[in-house]
Amino acid sequence: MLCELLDGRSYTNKELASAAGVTPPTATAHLQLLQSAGLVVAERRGRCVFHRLTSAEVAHALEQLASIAPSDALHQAQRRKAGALAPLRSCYDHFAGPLAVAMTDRFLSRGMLIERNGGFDIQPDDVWQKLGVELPHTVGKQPFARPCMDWTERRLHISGPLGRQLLSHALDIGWVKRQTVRRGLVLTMPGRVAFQQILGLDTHAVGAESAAS
Amino acid sequence: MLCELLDGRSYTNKELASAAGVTPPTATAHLQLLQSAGLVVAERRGRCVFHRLTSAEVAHALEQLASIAPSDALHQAQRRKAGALAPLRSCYDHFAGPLAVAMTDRFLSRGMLIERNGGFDIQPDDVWQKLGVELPHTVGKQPFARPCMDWTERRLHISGPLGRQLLSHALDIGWVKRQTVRRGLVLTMPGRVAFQQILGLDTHAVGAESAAS
DNA sequence: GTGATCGTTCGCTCATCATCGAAGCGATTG
DNA sequence: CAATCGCTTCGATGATGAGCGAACGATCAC
Repeated sequence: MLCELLDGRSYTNKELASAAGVTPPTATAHLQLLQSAGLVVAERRGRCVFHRLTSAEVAHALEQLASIAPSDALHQAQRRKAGALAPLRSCYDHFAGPLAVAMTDRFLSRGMLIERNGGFDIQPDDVWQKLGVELPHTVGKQPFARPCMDWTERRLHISGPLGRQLLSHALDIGWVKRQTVRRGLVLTMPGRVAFQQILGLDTHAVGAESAAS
Repeated sequence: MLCELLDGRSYTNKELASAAGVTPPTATAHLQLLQSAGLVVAERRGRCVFHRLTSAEVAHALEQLASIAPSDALHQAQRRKAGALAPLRSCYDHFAGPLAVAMTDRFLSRGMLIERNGGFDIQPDDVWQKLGVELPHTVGKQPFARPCMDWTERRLHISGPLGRQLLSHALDIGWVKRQTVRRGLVLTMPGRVAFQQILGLDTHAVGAESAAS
């Protein structure tokens, strides 16, 4: 269930039950456990109850666990999934995978972001607006952009409010679409053009309907 | 048991059994589980068997879990411990806590380390030798210095081979000593002098035999 | 060799908890 | 209002596995 929720979206009891291969009552019991442990939060909308991870910290901890988990038969299915969605995916609420790393590198080399003691300082630039990012008016206590270690790439990419804005804008405007496979994203043609024009990113290897097993 | 092992040291079956409040047979069974899960490794020396965490990755994942764990009664004891050892401690095999963060800042501001894409590039400097650090002769694939997020400070400090060398040298030369309380380190007078002279660090608030509960 | 210490194996017990079917509740649809 | 759908509660069951004491093997001290 937690792996299912790692994409940052909300799922209903029924969806999580079928994902875990159990009946709804069992899923209810388990989700109550997760909720009392503070790992997930539930939100009632109509007759449906949507569950999602509490915070990016929880997602991060899960990723850490996944990175040290042995590859026994139980996790084989999850691993296969993870392999299939390698090139471009979402990590909780922001981009992950090679494209996310490439974007981050580009921001850094252009001076739009500056690395400082494990955080990112954002610099004003009109490119941000093109990417749908609204710069913070006030300098809050929470960092606007935070680094997130990608455990397949072993490189940093952007999480925090900035990462959230980048992904949600890309989804809104249709640059990327959610794949049916969990956590997978597929780059659309407008998205390819946009990333090429705005950032000069070569997206030839990203988001193609992968045939790799 | 895992919390006990977080200081990077090896512990015997008996020690871990008493730390967990169970009998040796139970500890044996549990440690075999942890071993088959790849979390710990066992090493036989004489009639004793020493258990330690498999890697820094495991330690890191545990820290991540601790950072999202709710503070219910079960973990109260651990929390109290964590509170007591705040100023200076070890994280698996390297320094942690405010002093570690201050050291890292000093290395960065002096240009001895350069932050780059989530890693640290080390620069030649004769100060390294004074700190007991042997610079790597070949540029290996594994980064020599890696950042480690301290979940109490929420700042980066140094792990990896560099962090390991810094701590082991400081222990060897008597700059710091292991506290009886787990993971705690206490700064000795020579250590104070050394950090002041070599790095200009003010250590007035660090390592004093804390009276805080 | 003898005794002490440490760890493991064995067999057993007991509590816990995951799981399910059936029934109940609330919301939506017609 | 009636029917449907989704989620939860309830009660019962069954299996898992944590835990212990006792016995055994291995190592060290004298």
